[in-house]
Amino acid sequence: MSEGRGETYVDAVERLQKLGLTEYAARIYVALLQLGSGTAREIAEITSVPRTRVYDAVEALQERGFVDVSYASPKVFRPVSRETATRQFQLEYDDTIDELTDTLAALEPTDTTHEQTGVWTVSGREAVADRVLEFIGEAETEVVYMSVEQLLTDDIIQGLAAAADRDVAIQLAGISAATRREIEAAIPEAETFETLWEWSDTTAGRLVMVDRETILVSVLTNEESPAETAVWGSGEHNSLVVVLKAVFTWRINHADRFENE
Amino acid sequence: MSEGRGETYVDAVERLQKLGLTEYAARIYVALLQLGSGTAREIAEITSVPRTRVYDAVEALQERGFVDVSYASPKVFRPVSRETATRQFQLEYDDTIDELTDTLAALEPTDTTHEQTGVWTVSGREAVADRVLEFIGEAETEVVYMSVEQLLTDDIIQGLAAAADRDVAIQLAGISAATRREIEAAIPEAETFETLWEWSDTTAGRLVMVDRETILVSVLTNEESPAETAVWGSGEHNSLVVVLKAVFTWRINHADRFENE
DNA sequence: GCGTTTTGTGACGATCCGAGTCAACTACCG
DNA sequence: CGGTAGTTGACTCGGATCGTCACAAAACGC
Repeated sequence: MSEGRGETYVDAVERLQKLGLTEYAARIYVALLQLGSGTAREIAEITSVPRTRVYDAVEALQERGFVDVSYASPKVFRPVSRETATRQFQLEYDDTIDELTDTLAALEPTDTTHEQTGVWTVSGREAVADRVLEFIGEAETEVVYMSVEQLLTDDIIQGLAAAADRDVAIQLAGISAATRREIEAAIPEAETFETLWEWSDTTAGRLVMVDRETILVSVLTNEESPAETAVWGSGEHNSLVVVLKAVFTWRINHADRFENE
Repeated sequence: MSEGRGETYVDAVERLQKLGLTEYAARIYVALLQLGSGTAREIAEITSVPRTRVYDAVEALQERGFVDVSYASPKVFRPVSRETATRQFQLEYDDTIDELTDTLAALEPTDTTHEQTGVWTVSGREAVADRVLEFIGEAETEVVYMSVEQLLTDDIIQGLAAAADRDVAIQLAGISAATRREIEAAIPEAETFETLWEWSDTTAGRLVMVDRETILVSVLTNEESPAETAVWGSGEHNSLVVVLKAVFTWRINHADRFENE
């Protein structure tokens, strides 16, 4: 007999652990769902949790409201319904996140302007996208965006569209003729370029300039798992901005642009 | 100088820890929110995290997308906005809870009928209320509910009202004349009794009987923090049900009932 | 320049918690 | 009375986090 308890069993256990249950507790709860109810010995056999530890684990589950206990001899354990369990977690985390929002908001606010001197590094596709959206959201006059298509996600397009509605000039580069059509539908005001320049496909990421005073450049690092790493800077005299703006601006002025029909 | 960093600081740190950050990481992120940005030394002074450990902790934060780093000397760290951080958590937990719902649903379903032999124990006000609602939700012909008023919460009333709509007979006891009015408004079909008997106020909890085959009794244990503990049983021949049904039924038949006007 | 301070990195022991094992105590049954 | 099963508590182990230190590299003051 292999250890195999089926994909779903393992998945369920892992997810329950992510939500804060211990491994034993998670294994036992899932096993109980399948059993309907069971004694310590039955549980131990199925979950291969040491029988003598079933009691502690189940006690923890009971305290969190996931298991009922029948004080017979032997004790019998019964799980609450799946719906109850998930609702439990839902409530729990909604609460803590709400609390967190409140307490963080109550902290002394710092001025949000990033007239920073340094060059900042962000890693992780999500984190980079966040930063890009943040910048686009604060744009007042102009956004220049160039990236491989794979990074031109829906939320970016949405952000750009919102900016366009605020009368921010949008300049998009690196777009293939195919997707250009779609973009023009979503953001008719946008001006699209084929590409500002050819960058090596292997590490191509994005290049974003906002109001000519905030610039972000990213590459797709290829060490095993593909991740995105970006640097960004902000401010009239920020060194990264000064250097890249020069190149960037020159390119824009000399780029082949599509003519909107 | 006291260690005091203000209530909110401590609260925020605790909540971030609940959501999976280490203590160091949490302290540092909050401190950075207040600072706007800061070096390892500044952070160490404020948070009293050992300076040499700020680097590891911040690296972890960076990997999860909560902090940007400026690779100058000294390094400078910058937190993402509160909104970004909370959204991060929100997404994360919404995902895992969705996944959990799916995998739990995919598990072999067990018959939900609890024609059980044992007497089950539930502890915790929330858990008890859940069980009560579950039973009421499954009621087909009759629900008898008696409790101290403090335990007759809105969701219970709602559940009873829903049952009444399904043509389940509702019998409510232990209701003061005052709240009886409200109940009659919410559940006009309900029959209300003053009380089935006087129980000692100190430990009074609830008493629920559904379809004369599932019974739950609870007491409010008073060891320091007030908690609710209940036992329940189900099934025609369940011992708890057999015993209590006799008493219960007799009382109902002889109780002083209010006359609906 | 040159010595001092600051900054960054790595390593180390202490502590805590959960995982896993074991011995002992209790209750039931023949 | 002995055997079996149920239950509890104590113990070791391993990993993660906390807290401290030593040391090299870089920055700074004079």
